[in-house]
Amino acid sequence: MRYHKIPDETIRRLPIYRRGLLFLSEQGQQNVSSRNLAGCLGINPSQIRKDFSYFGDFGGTPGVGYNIQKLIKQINKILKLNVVRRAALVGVGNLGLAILAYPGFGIYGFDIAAAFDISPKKIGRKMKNITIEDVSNLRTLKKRKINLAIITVPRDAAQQTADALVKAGVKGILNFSPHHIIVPKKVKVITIDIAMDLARLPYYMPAG
Amino acid sequence: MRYHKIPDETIRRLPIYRRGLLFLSEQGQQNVSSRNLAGCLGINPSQIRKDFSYFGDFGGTPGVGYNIQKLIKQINKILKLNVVRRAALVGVGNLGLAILAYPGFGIYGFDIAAAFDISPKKIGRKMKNITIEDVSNLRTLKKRKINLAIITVPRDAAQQTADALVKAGVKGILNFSPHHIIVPKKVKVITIDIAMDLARLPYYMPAG
DNA sequence: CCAAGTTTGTGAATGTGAACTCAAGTGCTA
DNA sequence: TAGCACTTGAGTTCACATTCACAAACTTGG
Repeated sequence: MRYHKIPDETIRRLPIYRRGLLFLSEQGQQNVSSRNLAGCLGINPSQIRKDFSYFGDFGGTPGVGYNIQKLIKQINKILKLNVVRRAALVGVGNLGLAILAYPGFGIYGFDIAAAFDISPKKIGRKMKNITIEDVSNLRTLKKRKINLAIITVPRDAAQQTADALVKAGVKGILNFSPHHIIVPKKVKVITIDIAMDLARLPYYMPAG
Repeated sequence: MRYHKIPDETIRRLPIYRRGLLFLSEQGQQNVSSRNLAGCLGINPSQIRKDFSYFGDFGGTPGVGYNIQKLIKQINKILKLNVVRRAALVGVGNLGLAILAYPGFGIYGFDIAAAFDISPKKIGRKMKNITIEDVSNLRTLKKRKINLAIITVPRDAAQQTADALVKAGVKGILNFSPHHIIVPKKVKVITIDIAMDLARLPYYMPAG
């Protein structure tokens, strides 16, 4: 049960495995071999077996494969997705709205429980079950047991938003603004710049 | 000028460098040292120097640093971002709308020139300068010199959308649907599942 | 012109990850 | 039970990526 020695790259793949396993589970499958899962996800079978071998005591059965439900539970446990986690969204622009509406977060056990904006036009409006609040309310997050946040504010507001979130006790930040933000070591930030990945495509494309 | 030997990991970082360099350029800076850029982006200075050393003949000046404009040009050249590239968006749901409105793509020289959907309710509607077309029009992409596409359709439609895009001559796909898609080798796909990254956060967060 | 302070560029060392291979375990069939 | 086909688990090898460390290049100030 030494999860701490699991390589970061394996951790990065766990959500991918989880997604594929849920998909196979939906289709009524009980077990899956590393080869089949590999075909499903575009990952090398050896890689998958090695990754799963980090899970510890239990494992797959030679000749049969892995039990899908067991694997999902194991992955949830490692990623600490066992409990529903409440997250706050800061910045209700186009991207923020899309994220509020995106069903994908629920699949991982996330509940976007609050939304904040700075614009008086937006404050007070209701989206689904959520009323948009003024960003000055961010400090109430601690009381409300929300320690995850998604930042979808413009670039120049990103750092100060992050500062406010840290002060409010947030421990994990998913940053969609195109700017590196600096936080204390105890806080984990993952930055995604959705346009950046597109920028890599032409490099890999044949002439044109 | 052997760009081909540039490691993939370096290529992955080039858009990050580009973003930081543009930011510094906006602020009126002419030159930047690897140390300053490192502080700006959260990357190790040695890493930056090594990456830049792949660029070839020219380079930075000891005691001064790198010329920001030159670097940006070099990166654009390597990533083939010199020309404006036309891209198509398939699936005008919440996420699709957010992407249409997102200014970040323009910064990298991308022009989202067409949008497609399957829903009769949406077809014909205008967003900015773009009229939403029926997906059956995808085959016109080749004629319209569009060889990049962004997929923002539901999971179960992802593969068939990709198939249609490949048939229409698309050479690069940015896939936002949470499903691995299979394409011929000559086509490059980059998949982003915006919820997946959030799923990694709890693992790195201190107890709670 | 010299000395002190910066900064680059790169070879060497270290760290990390991916892929290959195969012995051993399992189910299936006859 | 024996034989075959399949699959896991892990040791090994290979490849790649990151960091370190330092000589060489440049600037600045006196």
